[in-house]
Amino acid sequence: MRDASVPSPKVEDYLQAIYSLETEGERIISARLSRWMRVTPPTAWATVRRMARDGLVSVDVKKTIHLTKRGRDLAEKVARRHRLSERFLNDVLGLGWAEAHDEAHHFEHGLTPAIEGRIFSLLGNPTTCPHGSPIPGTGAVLSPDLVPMDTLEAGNSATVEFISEELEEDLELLRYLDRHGVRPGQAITVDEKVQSTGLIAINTGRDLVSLGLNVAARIRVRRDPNTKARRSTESPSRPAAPRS
Amino acid sequence: MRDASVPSPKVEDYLQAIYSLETEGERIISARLSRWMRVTPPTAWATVRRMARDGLVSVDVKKTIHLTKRGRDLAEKVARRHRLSERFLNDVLGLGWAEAHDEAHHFEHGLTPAIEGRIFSLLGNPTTCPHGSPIPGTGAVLSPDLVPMDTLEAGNSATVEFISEELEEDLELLRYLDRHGVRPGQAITVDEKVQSTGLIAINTGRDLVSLGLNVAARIRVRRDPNTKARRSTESPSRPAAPRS
DNA sequence: TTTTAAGGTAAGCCTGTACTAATGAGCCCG
DNA sequence: CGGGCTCATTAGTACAGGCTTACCTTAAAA
Repeated sequence: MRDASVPSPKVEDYLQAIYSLETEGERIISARLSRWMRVTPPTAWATVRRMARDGLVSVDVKKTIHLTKRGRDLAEKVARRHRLSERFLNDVLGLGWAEAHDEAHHFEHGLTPAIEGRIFSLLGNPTTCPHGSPIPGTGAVLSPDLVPMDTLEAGNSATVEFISEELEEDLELLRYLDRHGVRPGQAITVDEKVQSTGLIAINTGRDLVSLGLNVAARIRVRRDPNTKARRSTESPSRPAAPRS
Repeated sequence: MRDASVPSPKVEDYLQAIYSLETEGERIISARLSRWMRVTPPTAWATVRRMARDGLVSVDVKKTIHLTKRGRDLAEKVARRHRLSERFLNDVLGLGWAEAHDEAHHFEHGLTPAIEGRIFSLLGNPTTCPHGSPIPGTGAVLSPDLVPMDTLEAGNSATVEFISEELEEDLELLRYLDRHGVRPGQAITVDEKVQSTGLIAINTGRDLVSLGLNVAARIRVRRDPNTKARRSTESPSRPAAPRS
């Protein structure tokens, strides 16, 4: 008989993906997970069904996947290990900001509670991962003041605070962002935004970077205080950006 | 099609067990592995067959399992990760000397080549694990000058250099050794050795410790220079001591 | 010598995690 | 309204890695 209280590594990966999407306010469907996990739709669907059977998620009539309480509790533990791993690989081992995510995917599965606790202390009880995601268990949460970068207009200034974990799956993209200084803490100014071409050009003060609006939608920034918040155009629930 | 050049975690565990047993000079049969891995004999047998199919081991007519060149190369990589993990957990995270082995069993599976390399540098290119086993790839080998502790006589002085990986499987024993300071680098003097009771009492200068001779046989020491090496009684190939 | 213990191995079954191929459902766009 | 798209879902397959049951051989012990 399977022991559903200790999810398999694969199920942990799914929990992590679902948790990330959920905290970013995205609608979670199995097709999305299949792309995230780089498996075919039937594979993702079968795994979701097993997870539902084991009481980790529920699937509503609209096919949206929701974490149960138990699923969320487990997901938080997994996310904590992952983000702590990224911090460790970045801060202590000096791994590249972009590479840390991929490496952490492997590394996190080697952490036992004892090791996790020691690393947490060694790092001085950090509250976020290098990409800005809060580490569960520290009380930190993603600030609701942050807005998606694609809601900025030309001339707006802001500070990058958070890069979606979905983008982290794309190593090339992360390297691109890293190379051009688009990372948490970086002050930026929007150079231009062109809806027709789906591009936004931002200035990091050292570099001019072009990003697709669908990518910018998954990067959150804190508006510069002297940039007026134009609430009228900030729709609180935009449709999900199309994936490239 | 499976990629046999990257063994699964299970196969890595088997390789490690085989490698350890081989180093201990033990005959390796599938029943032994089934006990080591805590699985039923048919399960171990099936795994050994897959490993033979993938060219990692060969099974001779007497059912003895041997590592192939490829199997040994892989096993050395696994052992390297394991011993490096023990060093890291002990030196950097401050995990107990005794606990490091068990925790490393999990931790090692999270190491990628990149992480392994960084940890190796971080530790200052160590050549042995905390229990004295050489780390493959560093050129270090177990010194042939070392002798099993049970070959010492009352009054002899020596320095502990190596504790067998076979003993590491016994957490309670490791804790006992740790508590009484029996670890690599520790200078000891034999207080008395009683063949009839199978016990040896050693003095660590701070503590008086009693050990079974079968345990002492798996601890290697470097004789104190001013202790004459009594070659006549040192049989180069003693029979394996019975397990307790 | 006979019995018993240890070991090897076949047969059959299960779950988890993957795949392909195919089908149906729902929606947007022209 | 009808194509074409995304998505869900079924069916069928494969392999890793577990299990039990059962049978046979060999070696040791009585």
